[in-house]
Amino acid sequence: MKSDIPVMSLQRLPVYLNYLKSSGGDGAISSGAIARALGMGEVLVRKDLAYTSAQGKTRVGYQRAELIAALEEYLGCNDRKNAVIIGAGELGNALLAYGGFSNYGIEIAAAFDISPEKIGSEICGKPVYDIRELRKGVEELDAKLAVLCVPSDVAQAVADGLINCGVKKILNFAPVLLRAPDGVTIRNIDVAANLAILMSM
Amino acid sequence: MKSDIPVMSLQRLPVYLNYLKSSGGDGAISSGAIARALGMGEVLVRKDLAYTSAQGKTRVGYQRAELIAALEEYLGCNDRKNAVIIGAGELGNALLAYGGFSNYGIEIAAAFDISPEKIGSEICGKPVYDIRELRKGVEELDAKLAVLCVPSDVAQAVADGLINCGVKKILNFAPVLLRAPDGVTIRNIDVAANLAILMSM
DNA sequence: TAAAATTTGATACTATTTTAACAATTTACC
DNA sequence: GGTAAATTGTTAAAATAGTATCAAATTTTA
Repeated sequence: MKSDIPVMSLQRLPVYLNYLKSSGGDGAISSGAIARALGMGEVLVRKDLAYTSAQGKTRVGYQRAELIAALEEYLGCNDRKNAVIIGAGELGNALLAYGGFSNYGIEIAAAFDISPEKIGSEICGKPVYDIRELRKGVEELDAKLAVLCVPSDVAQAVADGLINCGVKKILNFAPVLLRAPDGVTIRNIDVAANLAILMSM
Repeated sequence: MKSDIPVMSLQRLPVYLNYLKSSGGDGAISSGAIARALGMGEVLVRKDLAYTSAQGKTRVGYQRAELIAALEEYLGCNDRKNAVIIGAGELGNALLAYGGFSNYGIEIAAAFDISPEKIGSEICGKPVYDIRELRKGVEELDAKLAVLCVPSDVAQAVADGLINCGVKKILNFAPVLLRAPDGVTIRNIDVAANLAILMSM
């Protein structure tokens, strides 16, 4: 989408946003102050922020409210979009229970599962649908995002199904590398690998 | 620990390991084959693998079994170490239920929580202890890793407690930037931010 | 009013990461 | 046995990411 920004910079934007929202205060804040608080270089902060519509004022800094608005606009927090959770296991449940997605304009609209006991139920107020009705659900909800919380051995098949239904962006928690055609973006979170990496650092 | 390897390379090692373990087959595999399967450059694969003790043979490639062993050794999969989950909420439960940590030699030994209903119970066979007895638990278990699954507003305080108990490596799921002294490594996973980033890609 | 201090944004520079090129070596094949 | 093909590991180049420098601008202070 915003293909001109380096991924590294894009990944830092939510960090700035979190910091600004949590640190509170009003008025202006300088790139130097942000950099110090986050333990990074101030030029890097300015460069990252320059990708958004944020504009700093010489000798003053950035207006906090404007900066937050610029970051939220860049990250699409104002455009409401639906996401679906695939796999209503423990992890799926945790994500259905988590309220933090709305900060980014993301609404977890429903979950899909294959288990008869779960299909038709509600988890945290979100309906659980039959995965065999994925197409119908995705189309009705106009889901742009899917979060894959299924076991590794079916992850590729389920991903294929999602892609077949027109989903272009998939966040995958299964520790397998998913193949996808051009135009489909897959992002992986491997929690166990993250722990192992942390241990090796 | 292995401070000579670029973080980017370190992060790819589990990807290679996953691929090798899941793709099966025996005999040898070349860096080119790995690169093609994973959609990356073959020289990068060789360089990454060179950080481990793996050695390829000219005109043959790497012995799969040896390569897996080298990756596992580098990632410390053979050294058993205990990890603790802090916060037995939905996410904590999901991690307690997940069996994939053992692939990296990591044993989720216990959870800690503040809720009286949870304290003393077992989740997936793992005990839930009182967070006020964190020190005792961490010392008895010799926990080297902690996974922080607590709400954002208490994350820093809980992290401070962990650090105070001697924990040096923390995987943090709360969307806040934790401050920690030198010698303590913190790694963050912000699921909502990941979805937002994915949406902006 | 003028000077000093501070902060942005741009440019230049440095470091890191990735890719390309290639010599060395080993296997397969004739 | 000799030649061709394939693959590693190394060295060089390119691309990317991050840092330092600095002019311009604006606010504060004298």
